[in-house]
Amino acid sequence: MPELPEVETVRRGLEPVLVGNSIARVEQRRADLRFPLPRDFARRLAGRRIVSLDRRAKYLLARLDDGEVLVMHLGMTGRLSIDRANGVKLAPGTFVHERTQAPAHEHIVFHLADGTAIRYSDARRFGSMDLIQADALPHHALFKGLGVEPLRPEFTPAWLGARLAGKKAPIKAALVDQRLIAGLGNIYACEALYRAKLSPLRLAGTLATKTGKPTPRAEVLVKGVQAVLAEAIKAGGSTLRDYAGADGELGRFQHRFKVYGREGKPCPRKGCGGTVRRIVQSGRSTFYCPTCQR
DNA sequence: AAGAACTCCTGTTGGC
DNA sequence: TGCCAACAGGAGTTCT
Repeated sequence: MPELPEVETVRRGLEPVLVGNSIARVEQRRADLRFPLPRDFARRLAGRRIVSLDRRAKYLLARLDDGEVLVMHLGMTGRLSIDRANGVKLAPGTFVHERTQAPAHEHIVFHLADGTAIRYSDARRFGSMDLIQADALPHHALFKGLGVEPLRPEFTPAWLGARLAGKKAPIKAALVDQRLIAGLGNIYACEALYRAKLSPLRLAGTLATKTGKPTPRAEVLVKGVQAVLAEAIKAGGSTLRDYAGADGELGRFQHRFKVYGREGKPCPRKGCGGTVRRIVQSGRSTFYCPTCQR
């Protein structure tokens, strides 16, 4: 499911509900997601107050008042939704009871002190959660190898050029490599390359000189990545099938895809006249226009 | 060492 | 309508 814009949209939806609130109780319905959940997961979370909710790459980081961080990754189909009617008194005489029958893929429920529930469901179970000491986070295996945040000022043509110099992998593969750029996935990599008029097949090293100086094309690509991510966040992400924001609202950016999922359709670029093509790179679909992307 | 293939898992879709 | 293969937003592990 979620690439950077979707995770950021979920973060923004959850932040006002979580931060300052406390976790009263956690329902944990299985021992693992993609990986085993940490030992005593529910017990360690009970009673903790959430200090902040951040995002790094495609991870959500809930900092807790005991110095631990709840690290969450949504994988492909992970979804966090806010249930405001969870066992809360709505009006005098009304009371909504907790569900007795859990939906098939709802694996974890965080019951907050104010009665709200945050429900985690994940059909494919490629998501993960862990509890990590805050001061150990930067050295943790999940984080120490992560690349630059593409919406931070550190992501510049110079930075990109230095990292791509000499690379033989296709630029598409480099863009989705989390060790280089943290948070880009298949959709936005395709869309960014389209904006930059760059072929996904082009070798990454051709965007820099041997010494790592960025070429003008690298500059355009940085702009393309930044623009597509910023616009997608503004549109609340992209919904293909599973994704929804924390409040349940669907993304809108899928209506603005230029190439992703548009095989056989005409290239939307004025005067191009090409046809969008689908190829497979490293086992993933890549969509691009062979006429204007060189 | 880098790059690509394989793997985890379930649900949906499209072709016959 | 049914059946089956292909494919899906990720990424760690294993190959070459």
